[in-house]
Amino acid sequence: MGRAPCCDKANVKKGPWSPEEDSKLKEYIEKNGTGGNWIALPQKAGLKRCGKSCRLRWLNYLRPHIKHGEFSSEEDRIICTLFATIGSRWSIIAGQLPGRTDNDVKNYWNTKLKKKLMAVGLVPHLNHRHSYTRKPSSQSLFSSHASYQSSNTLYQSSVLPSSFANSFHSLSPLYMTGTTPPSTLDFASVVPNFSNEKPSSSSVTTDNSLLMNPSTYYPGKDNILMFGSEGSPNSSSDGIKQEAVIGFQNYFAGNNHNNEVEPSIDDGQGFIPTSYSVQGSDQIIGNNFWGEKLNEDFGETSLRYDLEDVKKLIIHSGSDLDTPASVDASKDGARAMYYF
DNA sequence: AACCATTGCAACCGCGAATCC
DNA sequence: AGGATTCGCGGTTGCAATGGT
Repeated sequence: MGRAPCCDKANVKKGPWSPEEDSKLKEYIEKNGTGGNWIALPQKAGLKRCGKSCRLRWLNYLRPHIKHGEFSSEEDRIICTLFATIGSRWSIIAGQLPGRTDNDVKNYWNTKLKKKLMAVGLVPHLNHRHSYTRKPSSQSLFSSHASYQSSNTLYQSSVLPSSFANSFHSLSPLYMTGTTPPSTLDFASVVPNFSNEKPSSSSVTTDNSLLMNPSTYYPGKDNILMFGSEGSPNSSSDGIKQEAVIGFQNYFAGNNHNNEVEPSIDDGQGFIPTSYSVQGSDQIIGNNFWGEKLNEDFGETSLRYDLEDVKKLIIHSGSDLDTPASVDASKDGARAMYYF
């Protein structure tokens, strides 16, 4: 037996909403609320519409404080970052953008943002405007270690490939206490095939494409999800909510002239200079350097979330790890890190 | 001016999850 | 407990507007 229809299809209007219908719906909801039952609402409001249609119209268009129009570069960055991290969870992404709806974000991504990123080689080109691959529902947000190889393979061809491969790779959680920042040895302990060796001077090259390939140095270490990163107001003992930082690591290569580094990043059509000052952790070898830093020029960023939100997100996504729930948020200075 | 292709976005559909009874 | 109902989400479609030839 098939599923029962949500409404009498023969007696409901479809297609664009008229201003009269809009005002009827708006007026009814403002006066009575939704009553927690969208299916019954259209009849009560005197509308010949399906309940689902009413809900959509209200949520995407009529409800107060809906923001339409151009997306800001900050919004772009948030969308890119979250899409890279969690994939096409539009409602979660829209939740980070006040006034934006999931439909809006989804449309914006599909019609504009994706093209922008394709133009700079951050997402693969797709033939049809409406084609994009849905992440299999069986795939957890934190997928298994087996995804690793594909992560690295994809990394060969662009700057943020595994991120935009629409998967969120996790290795094993590493818990650390204390205040020492994670060292490369920490990475080595959780990342298979990790290499923390500096490039030897004989391998120093002016070929940026080699330096740009992070898998040369840190295979598999693309992104980090860090709970309670150092320097963030994460101590729960002072009443401030513990935060999580989701960030992308990117690797730069460039020329070093008296520590005035001119880094560049491959946009697929050549190297574009970016503004970046050499950091203490960067390695300067001859006239070249390699380092790691969020590249805000290219949509990479860190986002701060309430720890509980991230936990919910992880758990909701069917994580195959049981550890996120056991993150010790009450422990002063406790940290948990995921590499993916 | 006419035709066709592309774009942008509102709206629809189907499914899994959540909730109700 | 479990079937029915409803909600919410993500993917897709339809269509008007716009651009190009």
